[in-house]
Amino acid sequence: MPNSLHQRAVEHVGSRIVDGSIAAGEVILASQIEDELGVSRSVVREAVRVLASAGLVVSTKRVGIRVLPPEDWNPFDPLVIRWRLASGGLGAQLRSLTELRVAVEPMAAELAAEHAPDEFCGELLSLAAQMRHAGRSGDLAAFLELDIRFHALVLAASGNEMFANLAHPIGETLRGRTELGLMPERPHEEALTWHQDVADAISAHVPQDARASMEKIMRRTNQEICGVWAEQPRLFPHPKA
Amino acid sequence: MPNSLHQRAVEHVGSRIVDGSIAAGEVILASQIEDELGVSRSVVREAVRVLASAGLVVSTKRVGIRVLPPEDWNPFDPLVIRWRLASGGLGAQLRSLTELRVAVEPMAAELAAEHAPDEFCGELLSLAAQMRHAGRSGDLAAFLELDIRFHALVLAASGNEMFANLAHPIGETLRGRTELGLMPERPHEEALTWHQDVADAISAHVPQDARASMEKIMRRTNQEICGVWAEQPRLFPHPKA
DNA sequence: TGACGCCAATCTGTGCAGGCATGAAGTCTC
DNA sequence: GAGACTTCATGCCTGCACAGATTGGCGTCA
Repeated sequence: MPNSLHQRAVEHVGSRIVDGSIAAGEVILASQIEDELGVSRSVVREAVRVLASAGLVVSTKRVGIRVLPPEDWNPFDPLVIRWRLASGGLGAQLRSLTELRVAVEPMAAELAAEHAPDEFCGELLSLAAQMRHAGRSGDLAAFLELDIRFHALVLAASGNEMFANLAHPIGETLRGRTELGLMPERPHEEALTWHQDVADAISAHVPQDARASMEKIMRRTNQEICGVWAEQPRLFPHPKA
Repeated sequence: MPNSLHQRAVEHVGSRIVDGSIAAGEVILASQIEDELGVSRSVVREAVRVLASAGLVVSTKRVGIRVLPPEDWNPFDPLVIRWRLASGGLGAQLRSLTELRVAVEPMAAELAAEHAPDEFCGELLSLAAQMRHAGRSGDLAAFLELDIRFHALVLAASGNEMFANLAHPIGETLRGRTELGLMPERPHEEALTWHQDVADAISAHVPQDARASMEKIMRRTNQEICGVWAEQPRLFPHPKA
């Protein structure tokens, strides 16, 4: 529940753009938004500036606020990711993020094995053990939270802040999967072992093993859910000069 | 050259935060910024909102505008990336982006081989040929631009909009490398071949080959410039609940 | 007559100035 | 130490002037 008018305005307009209620190319007027939400110009203008910085709109004089097409949106903006996950475009967003995971997490595991501080290793080992316990006892909710923390920790342990920053959307992805019932009834025994292997390899500072085990996890993950977006069209916007 | 007061204000404050002129934890007042830039409250407020959406600041009542530490910045925000590349933190930003490239580009090549439309294939082949020509004739400037377009095109051809969106910062990275004199005097013959191989594999729709050739390129790239950031400290912020 | 080019009216965002409301910090009192 | 009070910067609102882009009308010329 957004508590400031500013947040509410950003949310109101942004979510409608991302879910398609306001089509690309459409032009809206600041005064429209004022009326719809019953807020003043300053609130609307600040909200529009934020949306513009995310690539959702451009505002030009004499014409108004033009809604930009999806290829102009910043797909890494936390707001955009959240709105996409919450909307009909869920499948496409899940695919993009999962493909990104498949690319990034093995690299993150490799870097973590090279650079992770000791306290991260200890916590990773502890999390892997807890995951095994929760997985075997069938406590899916606990397993999910541990899984999220595990992957976030590997990303952070890589020492690459761009990787670390992907933890939040990836966590949302995992939550989204369980909500959609795309997780196996109980975690595979192999998955539990692979997570343990990743933690072991990072703790032992063996980059190749860490990468290999994480690759196994990602390959399996990708298989399990690639059906969701099978029919989602891919977009190929040509790069601009 | 920013033409609106808003852009100027965002630029002024944001770049000073990123380059460290304004330290994390410091608190600035909106009225300060007004005086510094000679602009009105509305301009400052809109700028602050944009900076807040990038995670650079938070503004609280009775306190002012608090500058957040780097781990709170959104490392994927285009503004943040630009400011980091332009500032003393260049080394760290170059490392993050390069590690991201190493992770993402092979995957992008693989996906491109699976999904790329025909017109992308044709252009890739053409670019590879032009790169070979420019490389052998020693025209570094032309080679750089072709290289940027080539990698941007592979990312776009993956059909993953998050990958495609990385084209701009990656292009900046490549330009940054040449400006720093980190590129070889003339491109290696092997590099020319590998680019050709990537284009061929994508056009022939052979994902494994595309990935393999791109991995070679990335491995070489990483070797060539990892010296730049050798002394740059890695940061390991613990993931928050 | 019809097409082109120029100019003014108009519309909307941009920026300014000032006002009151709100709520978090710090202070004082008990 | 807990609660009420004061303080002060941001949150939010409003009226005004300005700038820039679009539109439509006007006149000219082919």
